[in-house]
Amino acid sequence: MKLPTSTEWVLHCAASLAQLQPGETASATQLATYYDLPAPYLAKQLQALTRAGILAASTGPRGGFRLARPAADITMLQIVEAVDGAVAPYECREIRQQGRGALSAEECRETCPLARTMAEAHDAWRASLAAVSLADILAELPSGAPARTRRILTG
Amino acid sequence: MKLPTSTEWVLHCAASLAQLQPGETASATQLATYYDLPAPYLAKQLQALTRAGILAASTGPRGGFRLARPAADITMLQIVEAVDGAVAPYECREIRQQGRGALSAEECRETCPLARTMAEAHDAWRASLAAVSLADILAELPSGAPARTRRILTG
DNA sequence: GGTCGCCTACTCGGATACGTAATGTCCGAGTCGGAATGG
DNA sequence: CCATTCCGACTCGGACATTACGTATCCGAGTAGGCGACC
Repeated sequence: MKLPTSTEWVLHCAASLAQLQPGETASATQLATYYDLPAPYLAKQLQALTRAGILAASTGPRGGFRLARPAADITMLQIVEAVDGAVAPYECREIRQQGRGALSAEECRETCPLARTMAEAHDAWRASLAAVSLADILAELPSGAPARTRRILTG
Repeated sequence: MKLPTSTEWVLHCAASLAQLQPGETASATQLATYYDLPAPYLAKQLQALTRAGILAASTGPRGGFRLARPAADITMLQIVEAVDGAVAPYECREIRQQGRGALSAEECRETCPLARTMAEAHDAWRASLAAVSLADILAELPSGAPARTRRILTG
């Protein structure tokens, strides 16, 4: 069970974009330079966030990415699932219905306890991430951080 | 973020082994036949559980696998981490210390809020799985299940 | 008939190929800003 | 001096190699039980 490396990238990028002022944008190249990341691959991930409706993209000179809605309305879960997909890590293939000890369809009306337990754990994980928004993250940074980020990122 | 397919296999196998009586064992071949799984690969996963101290293996004729300790002392988390490894899905590589916007080591004394949030979510997931033991799973099965499992599995 | 020894068959354990998905890179389509030009 | 037109450069978007991991398989070492021979 492993999240893509790019998860950390987009989380930090989203946090940086949240520190910009309304109307300002940052290009994929600027963000890649800011964190020393491979620019083309980072752009690919930012596109995924755009498709998910988390970021908005502008083309042309002075274009780039910005948050599609207020930082308080963007949760960690939304960002993570945008890059990794929203599929549960445990996929029940109903092996209890296969082989020598196969159960009848009648006996499988109830979801098997194993799958249910795994699903509950996944729900707990999702709830924990959904409880934290980008605004909550920004609130934990030093008060001077946004100005510094804007100056270095766009400079 | 995806768990190996074999996770479902070993969970079901562990549940089946928990239904055996003390002293009884089931070989990898028997378990593979019971669930219609590729025997050699299943054996590889059962070995991982043996190394983790969850199962005990006996060689020779009439040998096989059995639980290494009572079902109440084996949690879902222990089984899952035995096959998947115990590494957290989100690995913080401290990209905030790289690139144009790198923070000084002084400013990174505190773990970054993003990594902390991801770690808390992982803790919630682990706690949810650690709260359920194999004995809890067995308690949800029909009362006649153990006898049926033993008959088909060892027969 | 009992006991000892050997042998066979079955078990797990680790080392070895294959397929798929994430990682990393590239080039093309579209668009806005700016400069040069003409009025 | 101002408006217009054209050009250029920068942006995102999707399509293409490369690498690493999970999947699947095989063969070898070790052991307990069963059979036969011997006492």
